[in-house]
Amino acid sequence: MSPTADLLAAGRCDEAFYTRDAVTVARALIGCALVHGPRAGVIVETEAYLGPEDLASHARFGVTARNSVMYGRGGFAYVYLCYGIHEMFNIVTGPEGAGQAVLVRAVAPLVGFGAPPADDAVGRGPGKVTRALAIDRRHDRRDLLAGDLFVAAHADAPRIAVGPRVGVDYAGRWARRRLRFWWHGHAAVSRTR
DNA sequence: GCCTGGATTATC
DNA sequence: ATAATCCAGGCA
Repeated sequence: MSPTADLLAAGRCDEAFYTRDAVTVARALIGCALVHGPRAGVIVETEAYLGPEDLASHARFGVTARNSVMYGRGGFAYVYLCYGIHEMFNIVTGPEGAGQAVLVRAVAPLVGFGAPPADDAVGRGPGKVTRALAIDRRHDRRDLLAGDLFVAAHADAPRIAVGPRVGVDYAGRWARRRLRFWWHGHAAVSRTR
């Protein structure tokens, strides 16, 4: 039997979870539940964005109107529109001023999906995460420590695979850093390497 | 103000 | 391989 959203709420991650560095949080998130209201998915893929020096990160511009939440304390959502089409869900990490975040790139259906998970052979990636969980820019800057959008402990730490982040080839040497993490062998991961 | 180019995805 | 679609950030 699958857990209910109420049950998951009991395991809500706290401030100490999010105020660690982005790599630690990105790894720790794999296997956790991402809950939004009646729906939840198991996080199976993440990417760490390290701060202003990370040329693949929105934080590279310094504090701007869009990204300022990244420079706050960990535990808040950063949601933005990419390519004019897709909403990207990120979780701010680290202490105030760090400018770090973790992008959630893939979840596997857990609760609140009426039909059995539609054939997910196609349609992968971070844009699908927000679609599946009905997350959009209205959730930008939402506090994950309170309210109906949060992360909760769920599965024991699975075997984690590591590789370069996706779609950041413009970032030079930062594009080659192995800052993408995924549940090894999980079918819902957007790509295997 | 104008211009460039995306932390993407579905389809050709 | 490429269209879709829009807005942030840089520069004038």
